[in-house]
Amino acid sequence: MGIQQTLKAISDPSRREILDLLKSGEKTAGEIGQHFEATGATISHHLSVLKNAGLILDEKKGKYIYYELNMTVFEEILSWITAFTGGD
Amino acid sequence: MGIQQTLKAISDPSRREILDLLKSGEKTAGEIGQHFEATGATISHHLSVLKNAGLILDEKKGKYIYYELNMTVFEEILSWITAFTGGD
DNA sequence: ATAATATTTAGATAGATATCTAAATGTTAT
DNA sequence: ATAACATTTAGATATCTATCTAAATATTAT
Repeated sequence: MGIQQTLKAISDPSRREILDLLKSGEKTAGEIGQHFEATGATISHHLSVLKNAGLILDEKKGKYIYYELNMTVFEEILSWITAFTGGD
Repeated sequence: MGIQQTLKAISDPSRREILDLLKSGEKTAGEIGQHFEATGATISHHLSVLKNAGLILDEKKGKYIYYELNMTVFEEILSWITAFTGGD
């Protein structure tokens, strides 16, 4: 993980859209894919990048894999930025 | 500008290092370049990306061009993140 | 067991980008 | 006006990455 991986991950618009989708709660890879025109393989790749960056967590439930936001890593970005803004 | 350009800009480690350098105050392109092994052309490219993203401002003073942080754009990133974290 | 479904992995390709060298632009000093 | 200095721009190249198709893995249902 680390800030580099995190910022690379959120620098792609499709991945940010995935994160936005997950705001409303956990979703399967398939449900996420339905919101895009890209193939399942492409979505899977993006999910993998987000997961390696620690931005999302996955949980296997039978046939499905559920993805959800991992808030803790957002804190890391937050602290990188507040180092500039001073937190106000 | 826009969040896309901003996040792309800060996803490169050299550019983040430039931003870190500018925390301590405005610096010329040459002064910034001295902190890196890269050529002046490369630094100039990074400065251009940061400038187009609105993260830095430039001011020409005679022979030199001074660069400084533009705090206002950091606020935009901040608000993107707090949309997830809820601001606490 | 076999078929159907969900998701990932492998391998290929096209487009993006970080970097370089060389040349161009603009400013100051001689 | 010419030389020296500061920075950018142009063009080339190598690496990175988003995307695709096809194949593999894993689970559930028949």
